[in-house]
Amino acid sequence: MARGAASPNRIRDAALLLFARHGVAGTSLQMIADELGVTKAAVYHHHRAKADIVAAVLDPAVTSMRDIIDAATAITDEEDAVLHTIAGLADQAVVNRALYRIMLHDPVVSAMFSSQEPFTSLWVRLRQLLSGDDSSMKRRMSVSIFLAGLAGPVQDESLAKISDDELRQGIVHVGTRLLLDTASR
Amino acid sequence: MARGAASPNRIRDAALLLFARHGVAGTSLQMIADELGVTKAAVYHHHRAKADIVAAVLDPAVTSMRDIIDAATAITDEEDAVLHTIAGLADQAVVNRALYRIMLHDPVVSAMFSSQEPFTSLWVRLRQLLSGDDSSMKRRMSVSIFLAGLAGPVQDESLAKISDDELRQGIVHVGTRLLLDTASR
DNA sequence: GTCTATATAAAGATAGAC
DNA sequence: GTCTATCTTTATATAGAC
Repeated sequence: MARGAASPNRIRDAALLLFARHGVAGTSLQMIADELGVTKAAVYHHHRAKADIVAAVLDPAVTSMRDIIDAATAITDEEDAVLHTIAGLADQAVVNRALYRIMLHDPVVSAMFSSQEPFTSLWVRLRQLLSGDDSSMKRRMSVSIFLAGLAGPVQDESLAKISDDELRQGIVHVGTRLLLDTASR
Repeated sequence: MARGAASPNRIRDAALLLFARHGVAGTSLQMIADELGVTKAAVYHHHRAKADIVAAVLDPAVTSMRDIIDAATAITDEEDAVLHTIAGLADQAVVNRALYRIMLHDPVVSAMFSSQEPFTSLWVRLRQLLSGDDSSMKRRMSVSIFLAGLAGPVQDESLAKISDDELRQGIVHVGTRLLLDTASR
């Protein structure tokens, strides 16, 4: 790796890769610096703390999720809104596989999502959207399993080489069966 | 916490609790010792390394999963085998919520499951069982989403107080819809 | 913008007394 | 079976030279 490589963008990319592979808590600043071929101090020049790097890595996911939720909220037909949400999540999971992996699968990130704004609000809105008008326990469990399940295909080694189209279609297929098929409600 | 509390069982229980809350990498031996009211050295008397504690915590999950898989493998009717597997996973997830949470949601444990025996074999057999005779990409994705999705209800704060029965029934409901309903295959 | 060097704290792990 | 004390390594983070 060439020297002079610690731009904010490259730090974010390297951190994303390592977070996905070793988890946030299992990734040190030294590992990030080594991945870029620079020293820890060079990394600190761009981010004043590790939490800053985590936030920078997560930022695109938050933005895209807010976009999905905002667009779906504007849809009046409830089933259309659910379908749009599922499709949006599928699109984003395809584009940002590693990011979705850490977002859905890392204890540090999970703790942030369940305790810190703006993550908490996003998650609440997302669950509400996917629940539609059905607040039954069974429905809430389906939503919970679907959302957690998104981590599966972007994590399984056995599915690592799945194509973008297959990944997207698989997610939409499962989401539709779980949250839209009228026979199930 | 009383002194003299570092029996292997109590260490395992304390570690399980902390692993579920902070992740394996985010839990130090000091935290485990503090939880029990003893020193790190007392913990080391029972487990020669942190990896030993992780293995001890995971052991019941491995045992129960092997039992589920062995029993299901002995069932000749394929749909019955899938149903038995789903029901077995649901039963175990209910009884061992925290354990299933770390098993399905921790990067350290995930790395073990995808690289170390006997975890690797168990996981392969489980996926095969749930796939039945269908090796299509869509089926493999459904299996993957269902298995990862098990982490949802045992992790969501919003579902923390769900009853055992509701949890079990919800998992079986989703598993059945995803992996058994003939209309979907 | 990156470096060397360092401060400080905490990690995993061990030795040996009680 | 638990303790105090210690070792070694690594972590996050900072200071200051180039």
